[in-house]
Amino acid sequence: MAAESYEPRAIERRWQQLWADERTWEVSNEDDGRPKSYVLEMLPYPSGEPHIGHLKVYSVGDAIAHFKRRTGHRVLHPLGYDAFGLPAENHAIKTGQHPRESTEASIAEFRRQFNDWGVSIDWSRELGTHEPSYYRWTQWLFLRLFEHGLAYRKDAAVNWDPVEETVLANEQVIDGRGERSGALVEKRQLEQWFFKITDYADRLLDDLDTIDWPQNVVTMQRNWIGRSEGAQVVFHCDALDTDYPVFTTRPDTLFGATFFVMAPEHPDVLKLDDSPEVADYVRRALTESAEERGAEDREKTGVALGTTVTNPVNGEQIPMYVADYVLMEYGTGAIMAVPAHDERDFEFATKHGIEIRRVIEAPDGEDGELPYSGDGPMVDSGRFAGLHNREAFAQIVEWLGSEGKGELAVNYRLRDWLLSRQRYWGCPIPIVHCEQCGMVPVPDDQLPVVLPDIEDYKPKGRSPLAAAEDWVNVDCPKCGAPAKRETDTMDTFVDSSWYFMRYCDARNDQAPWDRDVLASWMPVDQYIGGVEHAILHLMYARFFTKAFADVGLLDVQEPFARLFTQGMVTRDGAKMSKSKGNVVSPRELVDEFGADAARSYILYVGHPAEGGDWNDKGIEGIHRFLSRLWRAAADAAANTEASDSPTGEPTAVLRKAHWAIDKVTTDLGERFATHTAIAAVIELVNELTKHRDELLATPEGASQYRFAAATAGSLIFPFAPHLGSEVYELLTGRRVWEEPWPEADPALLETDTVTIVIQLNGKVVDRFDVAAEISDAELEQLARDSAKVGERLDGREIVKAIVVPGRLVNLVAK
RNA sequence: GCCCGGGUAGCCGAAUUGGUCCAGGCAGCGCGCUUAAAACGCGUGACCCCACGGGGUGUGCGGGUUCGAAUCCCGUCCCGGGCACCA
Repeated sequence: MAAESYEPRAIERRWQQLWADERTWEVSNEDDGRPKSYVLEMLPYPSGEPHIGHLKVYSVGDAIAHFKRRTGHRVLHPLGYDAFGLPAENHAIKTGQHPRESTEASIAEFRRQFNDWGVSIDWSRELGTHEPSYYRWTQWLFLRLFEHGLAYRKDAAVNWDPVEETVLANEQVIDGRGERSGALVEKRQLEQWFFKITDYADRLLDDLDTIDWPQNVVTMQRNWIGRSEGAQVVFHCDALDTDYPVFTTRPDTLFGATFFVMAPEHPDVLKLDDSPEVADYVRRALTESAEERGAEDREKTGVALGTTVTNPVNGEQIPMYVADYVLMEYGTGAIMAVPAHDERDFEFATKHGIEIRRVIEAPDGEDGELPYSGDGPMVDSGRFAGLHNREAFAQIVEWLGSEGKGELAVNYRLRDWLLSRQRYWGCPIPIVHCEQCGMVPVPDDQLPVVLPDIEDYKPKGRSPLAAAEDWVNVDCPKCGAPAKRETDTMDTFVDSSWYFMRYCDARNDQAPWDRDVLASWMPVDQYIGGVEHAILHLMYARFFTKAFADVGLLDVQEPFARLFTQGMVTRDGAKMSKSKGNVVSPRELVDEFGADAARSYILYVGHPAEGGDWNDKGIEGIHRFLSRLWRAAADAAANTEASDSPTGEPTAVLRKAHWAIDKVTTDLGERFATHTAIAAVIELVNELTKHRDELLATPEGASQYRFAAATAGSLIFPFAPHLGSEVYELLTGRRVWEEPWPEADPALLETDTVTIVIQLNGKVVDRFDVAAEISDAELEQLARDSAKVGERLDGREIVKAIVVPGRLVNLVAK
C-alpha cells in the first residue's frame, strides 16, 4: 500500500513546468481539419492581484476549454490585460509612480498566479491594451470609424464627474452618479468625441435573437436600447410661427391632448416667455442634479408659458408649459400632454387645474379610473370616435401624413457613446487640430501616437496631456502648419471592445488582424464573465463588430455566439469585500490546498451561473476527495499486474465508472452543471474507497479498480487538471489531455433489475423486481396481471394501467 | 411601480425538465484504528407514529390541473437582481 500522501504543490509544479516547456496550449492558426472552438474569459483589469472572481471565471473557462479539446476541437484560449484606466492613474496621482509601472507589476503578479492555477492559456497571444503594439491598432481602428463618420466630435450636454474630473458615457452614470467615484454627475456643455452607436440600434436589437445569451442579459440590452414605436406629430405655435414636432407612442390619444410641455433645456423656452418667473424656473431646473430631478416621488413642477400651440387633429389652441419632467435628451424635448391617459400628465394637470379629457373608454364600456393607459373604443375623437384605439392609431397617423402634420417614428433610449476622457492613462486619440485644415487624422504610417511621459497626472479640468507641450505641438500632417494634437484619451471600453479579435492574429504588425485568420476563429464560441458587463462592454463590443463589418474589416455580425455569466462568490451569505474583512485570497488558498482543490471547490459550491457561498470547511472536503483519488490511484499503480482495461464480470465499480462518464459528459458538456459533474466523480471515488480491499483481491477486480481510478482522473481533469494528469499518467502511462473524452458503454449504465411499483391512484398496492431489459409492453402486461385490470380493487373498478418506462405502473380506477 | 430570477434537511445544494424527493459536500451523532490527538475508515443522518414488516406527513403559504407536481396554472408572502418621469 502506498504510504505517500497527496502533495498538490509538487504535482502541480511538475505539470505546470511541463506545459510551459512543451507549450502545450498554444494553438496554430493553421486549419487542421478539426472544428474550431474559441473559448474566452472577459479580459481582466490588472490591479493589485487576482481575486476570487478571477479564480472562478478561469475555472469555468478552463473546464470548457479542456472539455472542447478532448471532444475533438481545435481550441483557442488566450488571455490579456485591460491595462489602461483610472485606478492606475489615481494611484499615480497619490504616489507619483508611473501608471505603467504599477500596471506592469500587477500584470506580472496576475500572470504568475494564472500559471499557478494551471490555466490552459495560449501565452503566445498574450497582450496588454497599454502596449504601443496594441494601441497602435486601437488608433488605427478609430481612424477607420472616423473616416466612415462613425466617430465624430460634437458639442453636447455631457455627464461631468467632478471627482474624476472627466466626462463619462451615459452607461457609466448610475442613478445620476459616476459609476466609479459615486459623485453626483453634473451636466456640462462640452465638445467631445462620440461613436455613432445609435445608427446600430435596430441591428443591435434584432441580432439579439441570433445569439445564445442568458435571458436576463438580453432583456437588459433590450431595455437599454429602449426602442419605442410611435409617431412624430407637429404642433404649430402662432406666437413664434414655429412648428414643434413631438414624439408620442400614443397618437391615438391626440384628441385628449389638452396641453403642451417643453423641457427646461429647450432653446425656445425663453423666446416664448422671458418673464422672471419662467427664467427663474429654468435656472433652478438646470442647476439641479440628475438625481434630484429624477427622484421618483417628486412633485410635478412647471410654469405656464403664456402662449399656445395648435393641436393638429382638431385645431384647438392648447396652453404651453415648461416642466422638468420632460427631458431634453429624449424625443424632441417637447411633448403633447394627455392627462386622461398618461400618469405623469395626469398628475401635472391635476396640480395646475388643466382640463382632463377622456378619449378612450375601458373595453367593457364602463368608465374606470383616470388616468387610463389601456386599450378600448375611442370617444370624443371627431371622425375616429367609435373605432378601437389600435385601429385608430394607424388611421390617425395616415391622416396626419396626408396633412403634412406627422408620420410614423421610432425613438430609442440609447445615446451615442461618448468615448473621450480628460485623463492621462489611456489610448491617445490620433487626431491633430489644425487651424487651416480642421481635424486631421494622423496618417496610418505614423501610428501609434505614443502616450508621452509626463510629470503631473493630476487632472485640472482638461487632460493632463495638454501640459506635455513637446508632444502637443506638431506640424499638421496635411498642410505642415503648426497644429496641436488632440489631448483627450479614449475610454478604456474602446480598448476592450476589440481585444478578442486581436487574439486571433496577435502578432500581426501589418494590420490589427488578417481577415481570413479572423474568419477562421470568430465568433467567440463561448464567452465567460460577470453579469456586471451586461450593458457596457457587451453592447460596445457588439457595436464594434458590426461597425467593422460595415467598414469591410471582418465578416461576422456578432462577436460572442454564446455567453455564460457567472454568479458572484459570497462568503457566509455576504458579498466579499475588503471592508468586511471576509475576502478569500486565491493565493492563500492555492498555497494551502493547491490549485486543483481551489478550482474544483469553486465550481462545486453551486451552479456557476448562480452565486455560491464560500465555506472554509467546504474546500477541505474537496481536498479530502482529491486525496482519496490520489490514494486510489497509488493503490492501483502498486498492483503492477493489473491491466487498465477491465476484465471479468462487470462489478458495481465498473458500472459506477460508466455512470460517472455519462453523468459528467452531460452535466459538463450540455448543462454546464459543474456541481453535479464533480459530485459524480466523488461518488465514483467513494465507491472505489469502499470496495478497495475486495476488488484488489482478484486480478479481475484489480483491473476494474485500475480502470475506474484512471477514469476518475480523466473525468476530474477539466476541473483539477494537475491531479487528473497525474493520476491518468500513473495508471495508463498516457497524457490525459491527448486522450479523447471517454464514452460510456450503454450496456453498463443499466442495472440488472428495476423495482416496479404498482400504484392505485397514488397508493402503493404491489411491488416486485423485474429484469431491466423488460419492454414496456411486457411491463404493462405484468401490471395488468398483478393488479387485475377490469376487476375491482378497494371497491373501485380499475380501467387502465399507465406505464412509466422502466420505473413504475399507475393504475387508474373510477 | 414595472420586468426578470429564486424560496428543497442545521448550512451549501442535487433531482434525468411532470415520474413518486433530498445525490454530493459541510456541520452533527455513533463506532473502528490509536497510549492520546490528528489523519484515515465505517455507520447514521427531515418530522410523527410503530407490533420493527412498515405506516402517516413533508419542497415558503393557500388552492387547482393530473394516475402522478419541487416542477404546470391561479392567488399570496418573503429574498435577490435589473429598469424606472423615455412621452
